Amino acid sequence: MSSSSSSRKASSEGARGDSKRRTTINDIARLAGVSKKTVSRVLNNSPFVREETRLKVNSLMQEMGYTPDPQARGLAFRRSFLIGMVFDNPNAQMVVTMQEGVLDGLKGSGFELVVHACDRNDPNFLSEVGAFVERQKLFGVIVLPPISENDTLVEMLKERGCHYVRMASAVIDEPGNLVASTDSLATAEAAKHLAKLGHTRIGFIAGPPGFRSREERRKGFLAGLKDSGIELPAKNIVDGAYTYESGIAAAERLLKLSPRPTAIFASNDEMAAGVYHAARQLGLSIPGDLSVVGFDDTPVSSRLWPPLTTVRWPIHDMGRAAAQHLLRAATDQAPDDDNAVFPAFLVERESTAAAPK
Amino acid sequence: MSSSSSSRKASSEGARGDSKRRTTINDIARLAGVSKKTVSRVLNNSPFVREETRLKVNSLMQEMGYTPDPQARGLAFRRSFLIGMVFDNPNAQMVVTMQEGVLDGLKGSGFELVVHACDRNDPNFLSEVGAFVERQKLFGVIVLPPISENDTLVEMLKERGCHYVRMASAVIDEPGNLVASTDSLATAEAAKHLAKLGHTRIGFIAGPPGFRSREERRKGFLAGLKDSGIELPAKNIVDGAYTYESGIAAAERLLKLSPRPTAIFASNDEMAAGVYHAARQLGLSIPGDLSVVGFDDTPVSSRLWPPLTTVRWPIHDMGRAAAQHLLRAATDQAPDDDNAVFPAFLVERESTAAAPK
DNA sequence: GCGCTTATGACACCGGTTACCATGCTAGCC
DNA sequence: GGCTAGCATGGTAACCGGTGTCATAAGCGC
Repeated sequence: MSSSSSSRKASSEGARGDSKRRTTINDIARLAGVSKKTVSRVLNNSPFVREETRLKVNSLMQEMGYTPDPQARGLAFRRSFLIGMVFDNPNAQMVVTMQEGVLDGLKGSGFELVVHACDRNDPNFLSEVGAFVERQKLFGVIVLPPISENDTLVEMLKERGCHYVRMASAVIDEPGNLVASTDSLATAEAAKHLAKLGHTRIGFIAGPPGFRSREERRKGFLAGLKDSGIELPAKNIVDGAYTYESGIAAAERLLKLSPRPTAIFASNDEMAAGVYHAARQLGLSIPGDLSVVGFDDTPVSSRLWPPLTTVRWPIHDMGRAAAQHLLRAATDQAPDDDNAVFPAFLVERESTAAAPK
Repeated sequence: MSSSSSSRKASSEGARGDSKRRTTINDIARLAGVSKKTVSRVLNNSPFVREETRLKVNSLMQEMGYTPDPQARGLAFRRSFLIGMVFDNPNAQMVVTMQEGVLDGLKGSGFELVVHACDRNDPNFLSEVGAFVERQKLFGVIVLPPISENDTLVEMLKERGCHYVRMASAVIDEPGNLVASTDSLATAEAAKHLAKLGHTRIGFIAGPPGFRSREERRKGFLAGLKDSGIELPAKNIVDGAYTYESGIAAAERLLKLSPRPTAIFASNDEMAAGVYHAARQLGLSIPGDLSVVGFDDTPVSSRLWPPLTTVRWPIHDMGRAAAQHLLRAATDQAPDDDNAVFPAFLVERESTAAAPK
C-alpha cells in the first residue's frame, strides 16, 4: 500500500543526474563550429571531411576527453561493441590466460569482453548461448575449446551473422575464423624426444573421445614414434578423460602391462599428475623407472616433483590473435582468410630421462 | 582516389538488415492495443498498470519471445546493464571460480559480466579503470583481491556513483559492499590442528606486506597458537610473496633454524608447494619429518604428494553473493548494510601428522 | 460537483546514426 | 563570360528502442 508511493519516490530519485554530464557529440560539434554529423564523420573515418576540419574536431575531442557512447552508437548501428567469450572451464589457467590475451588485443579498441561460462552437456546449451548473442547483439564471439569443436554452435553463430573465432588444437576447414595451435607437431616432438632417450615401450593416455585435441595429440605422437621406428601395440594406448582421476586409472592399467612401459605420455597435465600418483603407489621413481610427459604446461606441471616435461602452447598470444581477428572484421571490409597458427612445443624438464636398461 | 568510392560502397553494404528484425516494444504495444509507454511500465514493474493489461502484455512478450534491448534501455536510463570484474590475476583458479559464481548469481537477470584484467603496479591503473567504468557506464564493479584492498580505487568508484563489491579476506569497515571470508578463523583452526598433533616448533610463512590477507592469516594463526599455549619466536615468522619461489626461499630459512620446526604453515598453496620443494632438497619427508599446511585449496594442493592440508574458502558462493548484492541494488531501493561473510575452513589431507619426537 | 487516486497516452529525449537535401566551389560547355 | 554539371562538404530530419514528464480520462468517496 504505502510501498507503492515510496517506491515511486525512490525511483524518481534514482535518476540522479549527478551534475557532471558526459561530453556529447553535440558539445564537440558546437565547440568546433560544425554539425554533429561532421563530428560523426570524423569518428567513423569518413573520407568526406576536410583535413582542417578533421584536425580541429580531433583535437577538441582529445581536449575534452570525449569518447562516444557505445550504447548510443550501438543502438544506431544495430549492434554492440561487445565480444563474448564462451567457455566450459576445462582448465582455469587456460581460461584466464586466454582472457588476458584477448583483453590485451582489445585494449584501446573500445570493445569489451563479456564472459559466458556454460555447460556443454546442458540440453539448453545452444539456445542459451544463442539468446546471449542475440540479446546483447554481440559483435563477435570467441569460443574456447572444447566447445570450439561444436559445429552446431558455430553454425548458429554464422546464421546470426555474429563474427566468431574458434580456438582449436589444429587447423581445420574453417577459413579465417580459426586460431589454432599445432598440437600434433608438438606431440610428435615429444615422441621423438622419448625415442631419442631410448624408450621403446611407451604408454599413451589419450583424451576422451569426441575431442579434436584427443585426435591431434594422438595422431602426432604416433607419427613421431613411427618416424623413430617405433610402432605402438594397441594395448599401450588407453583412454583418459582429461582428469586427474582418469590419469591415475589409465596409468594403473598401463603399468600393469608386461613388459612394463618405461615412459608414458599423458594428453594433458592433469592426467600426467595422475601418472605420478600411480607411479608412486607402485614404488616407481620418476624419471628413473618411468619417464612422463604431459601437455598444457599448467602451473601444476612445475609444482610436481620432479617438474614435468610437457608441451606448452602460446595461449596468451592466441587470445590476442583472436581479438585482432575480430577487430579486423570491425574495421576492414575484407576478411582475411588466413588462419592464425601458433606452434606448440616441448618444454623439457626433469620427468624424462634415458630409458632404464 | 578510387578508394573513397569503394569504401563507401562497402560501408553501405555493411548495414545489412538481415530481413528478420528484432521484436520491439512497439510491436508488443501494437499487438496489445496499448501505447509503448504502458509496455515500458510493465517491463519496469510500475504499480500503475491494471492487472488485466499487465497480464495481456506479459503473455504477449512471452509469446513473441521479446526481450528489451539493453542498449536502448541503458541509453535512456543513462547507465548500462553491465557488471565489471576487475582483477590482477593472483590465482587463475580463483578468478575463474569467482567468475562462475558471479555468472551463476547473474543468470537470468539481464546483466552481463565484463572482465577487466589490470596491473595494479601500472601508474595509470586507477585512471584506466576509471575510464573503463565511465565509458561503459557500468552499473557495478566487483573487485577481486588483492585490488579490493585499494581504498583509493574504491573511493573513485564511490565518487562515480558506481556500485561495487569488494571481495576481501576479512570484515572491514565497509558497510554493505563487502563479501568476505573468515581467513583468520580458519588459520586459527589450522594452528590448533597443528598444536593438537603435538607440534610446538612451528614455522609461519606470511604473505607480502600490504596485503590484508597477510595480516588476517597471520593474526588468526598466532591467536590460535596462543590459545593452545604456544608462543612463536619472531625468527619463526618469515615473509613470503605468495609465489612458489618465495615459498622455497622462506622454507629454506625456516628449516635452517635449530631446533628445526616440525611444522610449517604457508599463507597460500603456492608457497606451500615451495615448502615441499625445500623439504625434498633437505631429504625431509612430509608429513613424517615435517607437517605442512597451505591456504586456498587450489588444484595444485591435491596434486602435490602427499596431498596438502589446506584452507578452503567458498569462492563460488562468494561470487554469487557479490552478484546478488549488486542485483539487490538494481531492484530494491533499500541497500542492506549487511556484509556477506563466508566461513573459510581447514581441509585435512595428508601433509599433517603427529610431531616427530 | 470537487478533489484525489489510478491508469493510460502524447511527446520530447538519451547520444549517436543514416538518408537526403543544400550549399559552395570548380570544371566544362556553348 | 555566363550557365550548368559535378563533386566535396555540411546541415536537417528522422530513426535506433527504449525512457522521463506531463496531461488527461475514468473511478471513487464525500
